[in-house]
Amino acid sequence: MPELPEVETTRRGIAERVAGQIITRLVVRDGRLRWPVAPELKDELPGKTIHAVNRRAKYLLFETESGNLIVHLGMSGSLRVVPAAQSPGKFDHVDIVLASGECLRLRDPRRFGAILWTTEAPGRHMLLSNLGPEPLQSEFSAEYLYGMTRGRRRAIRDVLLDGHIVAGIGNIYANEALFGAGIHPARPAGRISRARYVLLVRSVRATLKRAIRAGGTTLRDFQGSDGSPGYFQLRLKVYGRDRKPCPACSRAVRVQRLGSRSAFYCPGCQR
DNA sequence: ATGCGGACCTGTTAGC
DNA sequence: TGCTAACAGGTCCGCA
Repeated sequence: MPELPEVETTRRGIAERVAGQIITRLVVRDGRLRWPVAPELKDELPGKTIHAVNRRAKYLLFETESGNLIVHLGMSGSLRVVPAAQSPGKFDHVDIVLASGECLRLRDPRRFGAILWTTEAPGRHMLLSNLGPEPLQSEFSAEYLYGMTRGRRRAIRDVLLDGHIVAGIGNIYANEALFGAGIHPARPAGRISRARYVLLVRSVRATLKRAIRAGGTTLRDFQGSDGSPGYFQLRLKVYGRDRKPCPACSRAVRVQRLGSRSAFYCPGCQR
């Protein structure tokens, strides 16, 4: 579920409320996430102070004095700050209880999320070490994308989804960014010009920034750290809008199976 | 090396 | 109205 804007929305909502807080205990009601929650974490975490909440790709990094807690929300996860005494719902699998009496509560119906601990620099962790650049930073450029895709036949939509090429973009924002750049999602990445990559990089950045400003996209169940939904779904131009009019030319938006996931595009605006 | 499909798991929705 | 199948925001892994 959550792509970069939703994870960033969560980070911003949480950061001030947990920074400087001491972790008093970890409550694991169901540790069967993508990887089982390590039992040692219950002994490891108490007493540590959360100094900052950072983000890399779709990972949240809770920085402490002696390591980082890495949290991924998977497809259906959300993280909220609630009173520790509040009774948990069916899918509220883990609580990180804080000295303030509040806790960070992870809800994750599909259990594709993860909670991991690392004492090395987070960038060196297996899951993070091979990630591509952050799309909102300058390393992600038209020149970079152009260079990465020479000779590649993969669909550009799949390139944008590949976290090893660029981090944090999921299916919603890949589709939206391609619409903004006028590029067909199935177009082979190696057959896109420098000039069009300039448009694409600009569109990726604008799309992500707008989504962050709107608090992310809530299609089904995404909720921010205070339980409120995002509003970017109201601004989606093609994603989820099969057969609805294109906002630019009013031709019907189409959906096509690309790999195992849907690609939405306007047949008039995107080539 | 590249790229594709399968796997993980469960709730919601579309269709018969 | 009820059952079933398809689908969903992610991403690692193994195979061709």
